[in-house]
Amino acid sequence: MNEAFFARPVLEVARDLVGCVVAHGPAAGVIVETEAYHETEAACHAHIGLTPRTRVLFATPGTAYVYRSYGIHALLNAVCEPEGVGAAVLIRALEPVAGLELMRERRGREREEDLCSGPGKLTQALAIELGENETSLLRGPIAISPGDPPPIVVGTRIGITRAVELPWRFCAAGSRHVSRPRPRQ
DNA sequence: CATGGGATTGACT
DNA sequence: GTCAATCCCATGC
Repeated sequence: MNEAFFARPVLEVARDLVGCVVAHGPAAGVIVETEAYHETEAACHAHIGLTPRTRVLFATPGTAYVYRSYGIHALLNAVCEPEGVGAAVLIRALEPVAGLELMRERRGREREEDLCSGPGKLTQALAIELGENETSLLRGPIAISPGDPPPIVVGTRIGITRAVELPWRFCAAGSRHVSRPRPRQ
């Protein structure tokens, strides 16, 4: 994946990332769920402007934004749009394709659909931590590569309190690895 | 410097 | 369906 891919409008990138592959070391999965965030709407962290925390959201497209949620979970985002625009795609769920035994150890779960079916789950399964914040998704250690685009179902974003009505969630239709609640088909 | 809230998950009723 | 765990950082005094 190159920088031009991520430099486009965040809604396009969010849709196109479904079907792509995320790899970290020996563990990898196909993206089955994403959400778009943009500085112009209040649910985006960049909405408050440039702070030490949000600085990365305005950085070079293709940069990783990894932050801690609810004091416990690390969430993985891909910074989008041209440098200077605060926008990112939240990677919310994967279909595991490599390193499944490692994922089972890290997650303490056996079932395949429990390994990466949520934004906090997939970072645990891939061992992605806050130290990977601001690293490049073009060069690794976290890498995103192209895949086959599946049929997409669009819905509203999950777990937010502001701008809840925007249909900015993109899921692979019928996938068992999408997080709950599943969107209507 | 103190406080409060959050792009979640899993255990429990 | 309800609820606690737990930490980064923005905000306000």
